[in-house]
Amino acid sequence: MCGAGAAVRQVLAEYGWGEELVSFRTQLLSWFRQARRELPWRGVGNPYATWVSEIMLQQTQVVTVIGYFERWMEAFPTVEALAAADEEQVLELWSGLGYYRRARFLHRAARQVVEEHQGRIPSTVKGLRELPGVGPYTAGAIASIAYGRPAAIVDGNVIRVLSRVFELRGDPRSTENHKKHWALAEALVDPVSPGDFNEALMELGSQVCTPRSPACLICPVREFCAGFAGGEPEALPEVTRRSAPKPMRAVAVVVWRVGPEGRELLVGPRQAGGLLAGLLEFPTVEREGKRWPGVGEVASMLGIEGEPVEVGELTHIFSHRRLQTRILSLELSETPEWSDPERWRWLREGEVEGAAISALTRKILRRWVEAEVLEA
DNA sequence: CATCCGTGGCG
DNA sequence: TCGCCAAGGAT
Repeated sequence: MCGAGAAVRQVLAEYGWGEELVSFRTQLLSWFRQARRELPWRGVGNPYATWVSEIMLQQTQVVTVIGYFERWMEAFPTVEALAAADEEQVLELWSGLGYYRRARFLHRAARQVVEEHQGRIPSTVKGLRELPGVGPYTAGAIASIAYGRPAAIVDGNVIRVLSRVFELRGDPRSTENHKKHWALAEALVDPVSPGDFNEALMELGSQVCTPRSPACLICPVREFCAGFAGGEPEALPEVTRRSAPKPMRAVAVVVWRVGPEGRELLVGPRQAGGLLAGLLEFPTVEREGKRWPGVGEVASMLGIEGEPVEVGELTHIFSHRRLQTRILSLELSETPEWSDPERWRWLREGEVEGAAISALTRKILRRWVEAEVLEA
């Protein structure tokens, strides 16, 4: 036998597994082949499509991704098309999906693939890892799903399934458990159908072995599950609580004017590097903590004067910030001398929804539209 | 290694 | 209302 086979048996032997491996693979695969959902990126035989879907699926649920994926593939059907696009167009397609750095990295990586690999997406984990935005999970996913390579994956679903099957205790993100999960995933992955096996593991985690109330009664691998045998599978994995989002306050001013084709709104790009970097937003002053910025700060930032009208207030939760925003409306009758003219530009009201904006800016826009409709 | 980075849904 | 979570990666 080969050395890899021996290493696999040794990893699993530590958990008392011998002949279980073959049955586990068979039962999981046979369950998946009848339970798998039809998804737009499944079975298309297109590594670029697999890659795009995997980036979109990072920390994002399948149902959310479907629409974004279809619009994306319509706009950028090939890696060459993506490489030729400009960044604002890319962000428009990503608008609302979150974690916008993913879109920039994907765009940058597409250009890298075209320039350095003649448009061919790498097929090995090592090659894939060279691409920005492709980490250990995504490299394994693309290599196995798109190219049939026997690469392992560990994502949130796999961590949950393996924590239960092997009754792994302690914080799954600790270095020790992280290594255990990867070693197990590598030992388990089916060498004949690695892509299906990996998708099956994730599908099981999302559809059966769910966080709160796992459906153990219909689980195809229940007989192998130490967590089920122990009686409290829902107590695994032992995740530590995340810290509460820190408070932030902001004042946003929807500055508008009436142009030849109707109302126009002032927008500009956010600062590079931080939260919602590079996305378009209404003129905003924000700060950490619970103290409100003064309205005067926004006016002085823009270099304009006027009497803004209070439109409303809303709360937006980011992954680690809880932002409360006061929304003001300010109509300009004539274009002033901007303090920073390069930064701002006018968009027709109907163009803003389709621009490269965040969900927060979309909320502000809708609140402002409601208020202006009521006033008119 | 801890923190940063979005969003929407669910109990 | 709130915490949790979802096909993570970069720094």
